Amino acid sequence: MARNKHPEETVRRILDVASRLFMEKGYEHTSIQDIIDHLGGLSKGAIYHHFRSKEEILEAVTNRMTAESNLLLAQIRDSKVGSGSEKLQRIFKMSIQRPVQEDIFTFAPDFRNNPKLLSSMLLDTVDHVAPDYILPIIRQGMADGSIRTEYPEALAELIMLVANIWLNPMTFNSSVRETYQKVMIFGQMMKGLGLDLLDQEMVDRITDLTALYQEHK
Amino acid sequence: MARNKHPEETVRRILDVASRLFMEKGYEHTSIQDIIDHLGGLSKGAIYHHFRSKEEILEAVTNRMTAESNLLLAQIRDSKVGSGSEKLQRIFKMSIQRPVQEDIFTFAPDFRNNPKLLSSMLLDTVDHVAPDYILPIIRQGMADGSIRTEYPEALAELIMLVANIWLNPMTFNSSVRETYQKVMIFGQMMKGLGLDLLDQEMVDRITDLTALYQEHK
DNA sequence: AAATTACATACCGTCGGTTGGTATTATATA
DNA sequence: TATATAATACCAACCGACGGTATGTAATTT
Repeated sequence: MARNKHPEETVRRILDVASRLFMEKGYEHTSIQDIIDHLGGLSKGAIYHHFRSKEEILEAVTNRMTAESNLLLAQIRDSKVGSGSEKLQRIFKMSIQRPVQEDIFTFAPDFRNNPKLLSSMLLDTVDHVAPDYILPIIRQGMADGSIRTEYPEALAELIMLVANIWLNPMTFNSSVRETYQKVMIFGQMMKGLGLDLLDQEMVDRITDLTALYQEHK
Repeated sequence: MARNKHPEETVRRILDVASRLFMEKGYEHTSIQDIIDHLGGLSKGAIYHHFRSKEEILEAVTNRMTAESNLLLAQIRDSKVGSGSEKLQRIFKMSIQRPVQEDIFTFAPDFRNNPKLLSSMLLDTVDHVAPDYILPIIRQGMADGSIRTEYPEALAELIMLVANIWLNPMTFNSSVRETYQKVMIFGQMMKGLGLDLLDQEMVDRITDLTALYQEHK
């Protein structure tokens, strides 16, 4: 195959294929050869020219997955309008409304067979999402009086773990009924922590999303 | 090496070595050859005589790790004395007090480098611990009036995920201060869900445990 | 004595990754 | 603008280590 004048196109193709396969078959059950076979004529040398290792491919895949979400998170965090607790609510609304979710759902991954992907999302939530995006908002809420807590770091972590991992229907492949229950319990939990975030619109939306996910399986 | 008249001894030795290596180096970075090398004279054929695959070894390792804990959980669940919420409190006291915890801590694993182990503990919590041990207790609590909820399944899952995974200092390698924060937030969360489980004794104990874990690192 | 068990040894295909090369493109220079 | 040079994008052949298997054998059980 002739060399490509636009190598970023090749990188994109590799990541497209890798994403799909990692989701479908799991990271550990996807070989480099699998990726090559689905790329149509590209060689192993080409892949290792663009990526240092299989792990680096996974990193790029997850980075691309979370990049858009992180952009929106940063926007809300840095916005000048709204109290801390209002911003938190905006985040949850966004996370279940933005269309990219539906794209991801068409992959219909299942983290039960994907320990590596599960753990990398978990660690990303704990290491970056919570401290970089949620914590500043909680601190802002403490300053403006809309959030009251003595332990903002732990609160940020707990909220995002529950919302990003436990509530995510992909993670544990929950049914509509199970996800509905989870959302309601999440709402109660947040209320118990002094944050009244959930409204009916959000509950409905999550139920819809879960049904969509089930269809695509 | 001559064949052993007591093969269960060999199985135990394999599991001992595998446990240690899986904890120390991670499942994926431990090869069968590694296990053989640390067994002193045993061959690959021997291992594959007792286990069908590397995965099956991991399964046996985690089963052995959780077996003792599950026994105690079943005891509390089936006990005739105490309300549902009292039993829940007993479970948390137990989980941070029983000596086996300290044994595990001397291994000082780090789930950050062990996605497979992390995910298998996570799934075990969701698939077995929550539905088989916690849910019956919550149902009992609903019957005796000590627990009020509309979504017992989701509540059981959330409680155990937070307590077993998030609070576990191994999982995210938390410092004493971080763990303390987490315990306090956990207590608030439970209170918010209508369950007043935490007392000062438990907070102190967890702080001690975390310090112990840090020393052994 | 026959069958089963508990191993050892040698081997297999596949894996992630490397090496050395080549054609193409971008860049520097005159 | 033409040309030399350097950098890039890729290919093909190869490597050691991996998880797992086939076959054999001596000890034990039945």
